[in-house]
Amino acid sequence: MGRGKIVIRRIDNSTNRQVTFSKRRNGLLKKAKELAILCDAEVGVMIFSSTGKLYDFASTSMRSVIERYNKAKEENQPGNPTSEVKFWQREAAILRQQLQNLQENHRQMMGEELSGLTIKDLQNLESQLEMSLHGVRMKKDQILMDEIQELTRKGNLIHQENVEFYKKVYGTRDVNGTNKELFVTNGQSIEDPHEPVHLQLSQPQQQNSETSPRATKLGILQLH
Amino acid sequence: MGRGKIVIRRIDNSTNRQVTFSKRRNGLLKKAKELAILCDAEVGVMIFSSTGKLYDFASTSMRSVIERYNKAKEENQPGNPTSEVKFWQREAAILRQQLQNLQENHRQMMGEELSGLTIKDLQNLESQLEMSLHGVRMKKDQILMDEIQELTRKGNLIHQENVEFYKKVYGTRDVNGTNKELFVTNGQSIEDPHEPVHLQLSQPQQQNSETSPRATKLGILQLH
DNA sequence: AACTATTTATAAGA
DNA sequence: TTCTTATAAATAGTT
Repeated sequence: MGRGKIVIRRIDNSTNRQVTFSKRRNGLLKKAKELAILCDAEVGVMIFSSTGKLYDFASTSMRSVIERYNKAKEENQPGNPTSEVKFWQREAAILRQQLQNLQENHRQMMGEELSGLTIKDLQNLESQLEMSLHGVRMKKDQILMDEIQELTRKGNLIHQENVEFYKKVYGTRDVNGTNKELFVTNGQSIEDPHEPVHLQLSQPQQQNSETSPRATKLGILQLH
Repeated sequence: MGRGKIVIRRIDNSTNRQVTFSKRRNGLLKKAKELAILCDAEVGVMIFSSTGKLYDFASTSMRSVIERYNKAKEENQPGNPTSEVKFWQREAAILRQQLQNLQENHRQMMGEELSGLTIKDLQNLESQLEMSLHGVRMKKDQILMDEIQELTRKGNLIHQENVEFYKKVYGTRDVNGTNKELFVTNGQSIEDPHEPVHLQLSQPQQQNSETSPRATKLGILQLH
């Protein structure tokens, strides 16, 4: 359709190629439009010139066309953005639900929002809190007792050293006798270096030591 | 370009429309091919017939064309699937982090996984649990006391009715005297019908009523 | 950008 | 559907 017939191969002349591109591009887009209107079809055309410029037409919207194309191809090709979006949307919904459940439960464990609960719920919650409290106190006491034990061990060690020093300074005479005041070490008065100190907390789970009403440390939650 | 000129509007005749679609579709695809070859362009065409069937052409591959299109659009338009995927991935990561924080905290409040905590942490946790427990017991007692009050109210009401019946049966003589045993109503012995019963729990927040060690009801969490 | 000779696409008919 | 063909439309080469 022109002054002369042409063969379909890359046009060598750059200017010529540019001009032909311009003409035929418009022709293609026009025909795409016409097809969509005449035949009630959904059409999408994307054209990149050799210089990288984009020209496009979509009878509805390119997003719609591409989505329909991906759905039609159905091949869950890795990199099908639509199915990926769906996947992540589902993932977010699941996580949001889990978070909500856990938050509600957490608030109840903090003693908040107890309105919807029955007596039975509250009883369960109460015994759970009692158990938790018991566990926390046990753990705390464990740590304290471990510390005491460690300090006692060190104290005994230091005391033992002092005994050695004492022996070196005064010889071996009368260790447990006259100079008892020297054995006050590390703040503890130790009667017999060979019998380590043993401490025991009386009913540690019943103690009521600290009541600072601050909340426990919690990771930053930005909820929305 | 045919036996007669046509206007570009939807072809009403279904058969005609189908035929025209077939012809023009082939024409469009052919021209797309020619444009790509002649002008060294990257071209993609997607056509959906009114019956939903897909016809397409891509000079390289449709995937490549679509990706290049999305990249070229770059404008973060809502509907750019790539950026959408990114958005939802970020969203899921945030939610996962929140969930993890809350879960860790929840486990600690359940008295589990206390290993990483310092004495200070444990003290805070302990006082928090004490406060929660206090709140839960208050709420529980509130409900129980409300119930008792309601029952008392009803009891008084029924007793009052009995007084009326008594009057109707025996007249108005000697109400507080001889027939006192008749005033045992609803399991309660009431001395004076004009002075309603009042009950009060002694130090309800200190009581230690139930200790069923079951966990509180919690929404189902499917973590993965 | 126009122009226009010619090719190509396709509407209508078979 | 497919083929035919008259004619509209597109466009290659020119100005």
